[in-house]
Amino acid sequence: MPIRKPPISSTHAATKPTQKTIAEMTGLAVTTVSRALQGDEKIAQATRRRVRKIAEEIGYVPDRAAQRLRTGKTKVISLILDPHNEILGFGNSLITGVAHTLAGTGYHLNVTPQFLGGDPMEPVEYIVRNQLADGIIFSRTRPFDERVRFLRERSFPFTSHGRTEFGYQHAFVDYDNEKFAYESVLRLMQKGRRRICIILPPDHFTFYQHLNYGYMRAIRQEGLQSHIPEGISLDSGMPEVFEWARTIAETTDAPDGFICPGETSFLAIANGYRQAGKERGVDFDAVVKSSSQTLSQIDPHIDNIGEDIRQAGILLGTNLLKTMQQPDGPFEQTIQDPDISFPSLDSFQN
Amino acid sequence: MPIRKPPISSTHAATKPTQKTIAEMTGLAVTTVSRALQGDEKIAQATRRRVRKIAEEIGYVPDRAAQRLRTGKTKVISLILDPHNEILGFGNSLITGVAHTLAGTGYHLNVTPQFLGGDPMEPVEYIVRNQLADGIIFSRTRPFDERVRFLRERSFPFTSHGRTEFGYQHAFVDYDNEKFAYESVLRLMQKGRRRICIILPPDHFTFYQHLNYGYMRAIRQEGLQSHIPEGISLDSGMPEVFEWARTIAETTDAPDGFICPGETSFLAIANGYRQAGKERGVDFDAVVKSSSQTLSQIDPHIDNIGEDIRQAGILLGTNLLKTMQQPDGPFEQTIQDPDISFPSLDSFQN
DNA sequence: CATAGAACTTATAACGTTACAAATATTAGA
DNA sequence: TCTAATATTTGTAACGTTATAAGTTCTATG
Repeated sequence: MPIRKPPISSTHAATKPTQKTIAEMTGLAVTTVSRALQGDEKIAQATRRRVRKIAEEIGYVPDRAAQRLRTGKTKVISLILDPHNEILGFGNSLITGVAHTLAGTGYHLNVTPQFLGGDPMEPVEYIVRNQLADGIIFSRTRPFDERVRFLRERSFPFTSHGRTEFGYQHAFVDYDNEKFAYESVLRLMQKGRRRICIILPPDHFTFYQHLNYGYMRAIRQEGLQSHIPEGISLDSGMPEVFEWARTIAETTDAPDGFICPGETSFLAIANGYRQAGKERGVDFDAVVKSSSQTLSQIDPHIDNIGEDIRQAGILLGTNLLKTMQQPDGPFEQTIQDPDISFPSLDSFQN
Repeated sequence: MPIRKPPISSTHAATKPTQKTIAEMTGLAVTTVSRALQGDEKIAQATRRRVRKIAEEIGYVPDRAAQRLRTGKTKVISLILDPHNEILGFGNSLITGVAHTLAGTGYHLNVTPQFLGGDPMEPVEYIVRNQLADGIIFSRTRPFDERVRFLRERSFPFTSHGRTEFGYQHAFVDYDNEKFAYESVLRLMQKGRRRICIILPPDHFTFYQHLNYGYMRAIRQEGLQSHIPEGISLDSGMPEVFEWARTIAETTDAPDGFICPGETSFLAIANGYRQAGKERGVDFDAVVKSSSQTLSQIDPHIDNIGEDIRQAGILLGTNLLKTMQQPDGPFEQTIQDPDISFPSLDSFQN
């Protein structure tokens, strides 16, 4: 009677293969297998190939928990995402960019939510405390950002989206908001607008400063009057902005040009003005900062100045990896130029 | 000369405290400490308290890598988020809901990005392969969803947002899209609309079926003619929808009512019609499905039917936890009712 | 006072990996 | 052929935790 072998191609595979499995199959020691998989030059080329081949065949996947326990490295990069970032694919573009950089490096990307209205320190402390990652990327940076201080004190690698005004250095990627605001004013002037209003972020963010500087520089240079709404910011809810716009639209010196560094503000304002009987392209124009061309494509009156968020993600990833590789090296700092000729949609694909 | 003690409040804390540290401080064995921390009844109440107190004091945090290596449990729930979900805080609401459920359970939430145009199986396989989580939540479910099959075959706990049409059961949370579509038609009719058009998702999603059924049921019942645009779906890019709307607006039998189960479609259509000189509230009306009241608040002509995404997150989390606790128990299945009186914004806070 | 049982604590081993030091095999040179 | 150097492989221990089984101490009872 023939001996019946247990089924091989079972999806209920007996046990997950480990380095030990490979060691037994090859007759090598576990240590050798480990080093072969790491590509250690001290292991014979032939052995390395053999081990890798078998590992591939049996579907070996290193146990991350064990690796982490032994090395202390999580091989994870945490991207902290703020809900304010979520409109029209900001989050996804950023993720895509970072993931693109991380692909093939052995690092996993882990997105950590930052809750609406939550303390920005919370996710950072949580990650550091529980050793959830080897490096952190966060956005919405403040001039004296607590997270920067906290991470620097612990020599925890990070890269921020946005600068700080600390005396010391750290890796960051930022968009040239100063230039964006400056250029926006000029563009609106070219369209004959003179009462140009800018929607600014809450003033505790660094990019508030930059937008403000750029705006004011252009306003003064051109001899205009500044219009900065009080009580309204980029983070205001759309209904709030809508109400404000509707009200102001009916005043005699209502703004006829808007600089919107965010898409939602524009939508709210456009609706508010419209409610008051004012049409875009006729009674007012706007420049919108966006990571996609979407809005400008569905409305010819929208003037879009691009911020390449995917590229920002790539840069954030790159800068962070460099920082982690050479903890004592220089900090990578990159400033993105506002782009008028926006990259084609294809480049947004994964 | 007084002896100078080393600074205590140093952030460069010597070494991370472990159970061993606590064991040494209390004179107990590591095993006892471990079990005390787990709240094992076999450990004297007094001991448990003492251990917990010291753990607290020295800021002990269990090493997740070690726990995971030993127990095989990651204590992580993975939420796979699709970029199509991203408009106006869908993702954040879902995350908030799941996080709310998970708080205090010892489970961490890990958001995994699903790349635009990427294979839906990829993140699932990745998570299972690398043992990145103990349970998975995903959305955009299909009638015969590969992910469902894959996870079921491996008895990997999951809950889907959306139903399948498999013969076997699994945990899910779904929105009653059939009812939404049906009700939407009736509402538009009440406003005197007769040429009612619905924007459907790509037909490989389950909720395509439900929306279609609900829509057709109402259309037939009321003796209307159906308008389902070809080549246009909920996932079409806004510019594409815009162009379509602009074109169709100029035809003689242009739709005068739109059912938009997504906000972007509405924005694109409204702009397209407007470009053709047609005004909402006058020449057409629309019902939008949204997880926030935002759009309806900035435009009185928008009729909003709510989908409580945060609640969906809570339910998804709850159902998943139940599934994990009793692998052989019944599968939790929940269907959310379309809500007209939408929860106040406060409930969206973290 | 002995003893069974309860109450509580502990030693040992293991999860899968890798750093380190040590051992063995191979090769080149004398 | 022997030796020294080089190339390659291996054994041991450890990362921090927990399951198991085995201990110890205490208490109540006859």
